[in-house]
Amino acid sequence: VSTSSAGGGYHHGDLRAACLTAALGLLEEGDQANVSLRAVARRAGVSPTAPYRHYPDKDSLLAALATHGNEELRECLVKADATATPGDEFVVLAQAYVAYAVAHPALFRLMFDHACTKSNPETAASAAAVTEVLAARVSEAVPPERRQAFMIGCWALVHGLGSLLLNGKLNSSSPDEVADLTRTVVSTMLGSTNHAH
Amino acid sequence: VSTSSAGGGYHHGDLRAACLTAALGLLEEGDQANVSLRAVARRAGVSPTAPYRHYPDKDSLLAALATHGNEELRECLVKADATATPGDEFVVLAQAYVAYAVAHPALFRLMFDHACTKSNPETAASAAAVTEVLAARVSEAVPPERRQAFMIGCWALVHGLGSLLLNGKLNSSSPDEVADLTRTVVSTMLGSTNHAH
DNA sequence: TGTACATCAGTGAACGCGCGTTCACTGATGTAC
DNA sequence: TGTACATCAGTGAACGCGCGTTCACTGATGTAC
Repeated sequence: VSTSSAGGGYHHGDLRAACLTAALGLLEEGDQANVSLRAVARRAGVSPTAPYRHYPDKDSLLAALATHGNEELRECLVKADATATPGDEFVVLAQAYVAYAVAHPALFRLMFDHACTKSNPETAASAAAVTEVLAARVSEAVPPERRQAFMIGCWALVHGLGSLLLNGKLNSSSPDEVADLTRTVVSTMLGSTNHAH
Repeated sequence: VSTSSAGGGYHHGDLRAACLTAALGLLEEGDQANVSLRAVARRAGVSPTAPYRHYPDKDSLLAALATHGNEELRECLVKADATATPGDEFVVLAQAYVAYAVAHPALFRLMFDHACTKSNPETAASAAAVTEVLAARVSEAVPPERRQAFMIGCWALVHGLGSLLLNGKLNSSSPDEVADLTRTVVSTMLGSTNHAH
């Protein structure tokens, strides 16, 4: 029962990873409805039923996709966090979060919307790991009694900003505009005092 | 070319409205994938193609659904706004917005996610009318140079809070818990000074 | 080093499904005279 | 008041589609001896 999906050169290469790649491509090109097991197989150059050797059903593939997205988003946040300068942390984290949402709209929706996301434990764990990056900074900056509310508020703010942007509810097209808007909005909402201490 | 959909008693009643009602029911019971023209017709007790007498295609039905939701949400906001006491406005508006999202998850997603929402002018107008309720309060409370950022921030905050809640990312089940959480989070994020003047 | 065999990744035909949409129709309503 | 007719809401058969999933299979890989 090996769970390794990397490396290899099986029969026809690493089909498990190829399915993920194919599904990500379909997701970036359209929406979630664009991702069918048959389309994934087609794009991976394989028969319609080959993916069943690696995923028990369609929801498993989607869950794997969401897990991948959560891990990628977490990495973005960690990287951004590492480059933050004092006083900058929340803006930088927010920019990373929003940038990811805008760059991968369909995947972002899948990560947060889809039912399989909640039922799959691995996916749920990867989702929890995302918020921990933010929670760590909040713990540093906010006194214990306000931590929970502040944490949820920050998350809601960036999540909402990302959602509104990727659904075209705000006028910001380029990544730079998105980053500027995020900085302005987050600064305004958090105030100059940053709610710290 | 009468656009009236109310009143009546046609051949078999007001099928236009019946389709909307049926579609809303399907939406509340499941997700957007649950709404097919055929299912709508079935639930309205009518042949599979009867809805085509009232909607040129499926997207038109969905757009009408989204328009309905936007109008309903706007009414909730206006009503909440009218009951607000001084200093309370943003919390009360936020509670109304979040409560609507949580009460109508699938419709809320449709209103903000779906592509037909943007291409249909009537739907787009009804969506714009929603934010105007919030914008009016922001204009009263915030100096001009911070209005836009504050407006977007508030919207993102409540939209994000609603999204996270309806996707089960936060632990709040009952309407009361949702209202309390919303109050706490919004108060924390806006601070005690309310950013006014 | 060479043969026999188990494993299991990938195949391809087939299933039943519900979908959106078209088309020619039917039959009730309401108007013109 | 009564008949002829236009309108048009609703019908039902039919289309072609892609889907998720099953099943018995095939054929390459890798191990045991």
